[in-house]
Amino acid sequence: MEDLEKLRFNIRHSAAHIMAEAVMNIFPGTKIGIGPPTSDGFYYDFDCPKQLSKDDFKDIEREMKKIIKSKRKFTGEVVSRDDAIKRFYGQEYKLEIIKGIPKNEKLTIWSHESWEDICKGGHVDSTNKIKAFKLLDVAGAYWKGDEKNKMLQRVYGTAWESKEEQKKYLEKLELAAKRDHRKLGVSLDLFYFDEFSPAMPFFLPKGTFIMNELTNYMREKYKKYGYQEVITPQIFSSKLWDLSGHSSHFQENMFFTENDENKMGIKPMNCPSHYLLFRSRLHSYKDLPIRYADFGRLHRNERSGVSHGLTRVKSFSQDDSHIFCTKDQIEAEILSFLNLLQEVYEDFGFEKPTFYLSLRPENRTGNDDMWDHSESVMKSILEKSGMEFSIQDGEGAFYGPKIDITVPDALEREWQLGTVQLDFFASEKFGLNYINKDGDKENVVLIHRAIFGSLERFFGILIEHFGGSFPFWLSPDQFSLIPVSENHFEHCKNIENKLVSKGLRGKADLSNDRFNNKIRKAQQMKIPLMIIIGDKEVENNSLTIRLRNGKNLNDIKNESLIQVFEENSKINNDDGLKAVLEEI
RNA sequence: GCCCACAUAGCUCAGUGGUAGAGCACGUUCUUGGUAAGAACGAGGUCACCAGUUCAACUCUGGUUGUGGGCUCCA
Repeated sequence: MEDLEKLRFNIRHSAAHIMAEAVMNIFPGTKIGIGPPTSDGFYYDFDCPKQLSKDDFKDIEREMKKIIKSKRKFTGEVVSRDDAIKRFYGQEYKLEIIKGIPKNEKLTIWSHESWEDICKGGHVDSTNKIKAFKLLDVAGAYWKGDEKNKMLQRVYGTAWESKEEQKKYLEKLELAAKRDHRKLGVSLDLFYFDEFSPAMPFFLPKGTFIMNELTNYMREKYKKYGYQEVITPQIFSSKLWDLSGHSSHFQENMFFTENDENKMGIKPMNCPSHYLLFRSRLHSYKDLPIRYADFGRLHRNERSGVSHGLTRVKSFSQDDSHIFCTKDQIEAEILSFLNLLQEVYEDFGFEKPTFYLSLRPENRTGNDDMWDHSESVMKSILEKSGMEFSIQDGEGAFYGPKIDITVPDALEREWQLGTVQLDFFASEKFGLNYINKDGDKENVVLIHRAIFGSLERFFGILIEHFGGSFPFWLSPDQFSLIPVSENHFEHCKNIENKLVSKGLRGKADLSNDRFNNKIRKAQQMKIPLMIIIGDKEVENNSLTIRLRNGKNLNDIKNESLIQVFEENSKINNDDGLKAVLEEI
């Protein structure tokens, strides 16, 4: 397995070199940036006199094929700095890379006879080991990833050890695209976007149902874990944002409005309003920890070009909560939170979230002692919880270290959902304190935390995770009653009334479509239960149920079905549902 | 914000310098049917918006807005 991974790495790395040669051959004067392998392919950055487009891919691919077929050997050599500078004369980006390599490190150049690159190595021995490749996309990318630098043209491609593997990969991409929540959002009538309110989702009744169900689900968890829900305003005087630091740090991401002479800011986060709530009353150490939860709507004026379906929007809500506690309570609070978080992710079937511990950034508040302490607290908590995590240096919030949890979407783009952040800054700034045992005022420790992150984003990821086939309890329509002929309309209507009166969601399909088409429509809407009613069912007072996976359950009694639903309001998947129904 | 691409009916998409088409969906009628599309007819579009070129622009040019793929930033 490791060998295969290495082979693929080498193939893709080599393909990047070959693509760079091809581009330079076709478009003389091209300057090259960097060209690494990625998890499924490779890219190379070019400063090319021609504006590249997908129309150029054919030519580039043809040139690459020529190079691959000529079976050129990859070889590496250690070179002196002067030699390297000479050999990359005119290639300003390469020269910058050479300059950036520490003096005590060896410089290596890898060549495949007709072309060479400054490169650490990791190649196939001959170009013809690349059995399949395809260029996929071209996009802009800043040199060295810095937006102050020139924008280069990045060409993306994929490469494989066999044609079959590449075909499988391309098919996987197609399947993933079908699960894209933006497509399913339209076809399942969940939400839509309108030019009149860019990047702010409108939820249709079905989408609204699911959003509310998610909120209710979280409210139940909150009861169990001792959170108290609060409601706070939408718009605040700019003075609050000056105090919180948002005016200086977050202003370009905020919406503002005027009221008479007063400048008002629409909240992009709940934190400051929770601080105000907390300090509006006197607190004893006996009251702590206090956990305020808030599903309030937030607005962030994102830079254009960053919005993305439901996963990056300008108007959203969070399962946001702020925990006010003492220093001694930090560990227990965070452990309890991580416990809750895993419970939630398990309920939704997210088996492989990734945990990141983000440590002190360059721009930060507080002294090093405080950071040393809080970082080691976070680390030991993670270690205690037994979770695997990776460390991201410099990615922490300016007020404290944090743990971020990400989950991938259908196209394997990682999205951050949950987060837990320690904050030693807010309590000082806002005077958030409590009366300790000695009767003295002491600052609280503040913990910011969320599990879904944004409900909108979570919903989007969830749509893709389930491919639109929501678990029974989350399905906006749980059943569709399908009469075999018009003779069964009446009977269907009766059963619909019974099921609906028991709190189930769905209706009888009394349209004048044919039976087959009714099944097709229910199937397309991914309704969990298609209940078929014909002569047989009317006669036996029973139901035939078709599940959306195509499986059939015969001769189910009406009354027992209703009873089963009542006893199993949360059935998480089709298999569980089937098992339950089969017991009838 | 930056680079590139795209914008035609509710949805998915054809299309041409001489003011528009298909399939699905929708409506009406016919059809009385057993597990993913029965049939006929009908309704529908300032071809995103604003300018320019032209006798004539949905089509060419420029701008604006929005969307998509990335970069940067972030829940």
